[in-house]
Amino acid sequence: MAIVPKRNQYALRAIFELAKHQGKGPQKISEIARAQAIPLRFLEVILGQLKGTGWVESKRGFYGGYLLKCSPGDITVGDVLRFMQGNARTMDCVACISKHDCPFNGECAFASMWNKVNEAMFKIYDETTIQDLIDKERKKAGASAKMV
Amino acid sequence: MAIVPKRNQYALRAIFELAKHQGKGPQKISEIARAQAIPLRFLEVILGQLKGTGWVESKRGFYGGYLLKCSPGDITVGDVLRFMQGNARTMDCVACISKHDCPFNGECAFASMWNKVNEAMFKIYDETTIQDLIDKERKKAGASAKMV
DNA sequence: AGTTTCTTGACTCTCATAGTCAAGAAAGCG
DNA sequence: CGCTTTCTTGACTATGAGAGTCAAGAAACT
Repeated sequence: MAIVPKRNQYALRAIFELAKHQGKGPQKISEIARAQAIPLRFLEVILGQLKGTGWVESKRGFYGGYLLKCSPGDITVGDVLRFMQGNARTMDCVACISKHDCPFNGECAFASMWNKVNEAMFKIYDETTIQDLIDKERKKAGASAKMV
Repeated sequence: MAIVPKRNQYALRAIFELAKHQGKGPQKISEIARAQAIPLRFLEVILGQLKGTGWVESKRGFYGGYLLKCSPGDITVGDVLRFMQGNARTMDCVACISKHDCPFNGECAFASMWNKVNEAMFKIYDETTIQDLIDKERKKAGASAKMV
């Protein structure tokens, strides 16, 4: 249960990767795909969607690729997931379990619990910026560097 | 995202319904299905699985049906969801996003966030007993009764 | 002109979830 | 006992979303 679709995970990873590369010019799709273990063709689709957010910019040609336009501290995981969600064909996640999924139209005994769960999840998502994730990775890398 | 499968929702509703009926003898599958808007044939399957938990008992024959064997205060939503999860063929929810789903084997920057989310969800699930849900419904029913 | 890259959108594949069905066994009733 | 009602079992089908693929074309740079 509570599965985050791969597409959404990939979107997060792609932005994460772009964030780490920020300041070094455009990064090719193929590079991102390799670094984050994302199927290339699938990533093309996802990055195309992400352009709609304005967080991301593309450049064609030899030195082309993708760029992150804004600061990693300004994008939260929640932002990305919400966008990807709105982008999916099924809008059945208004309240984790949607009202139109509930035969009692949200009036059932479970509704408030599902809402609480959804809120708890997004509290975490909204508290976590892409920058936080980078910091976390740096710390881990530092820890294992000690052992070398 | 973060969708709880119908099967799991149905299992919760079925137990909830049995809990409300406790003390009034066995309750027929067809009754439960009607009361909770669950497809009859599908509910048969789910109740069959739930028998494996010991929370639920069945009686055949004319006055047959299903019974809740234990107190609604002793079963949490978390218990039910965990059972239904283990029952599914795909065990890809060890940490919301499973390690074997993560190309970095759980060592990626996202791992701790997924874990936090999973914990936050189950904190709520584990805090909520079936009895709590009944109480919640009673309160709601009381509130609307005032208007009549 | 010629690479190299992104762009677009349609296309296929796969599989979990959802839901169905039918024949049979237990339990009680008359 | 014979009849009805109910659960029981397990195999079966359907559907849709998610995952992934592909190819022809357009921009950008050398």
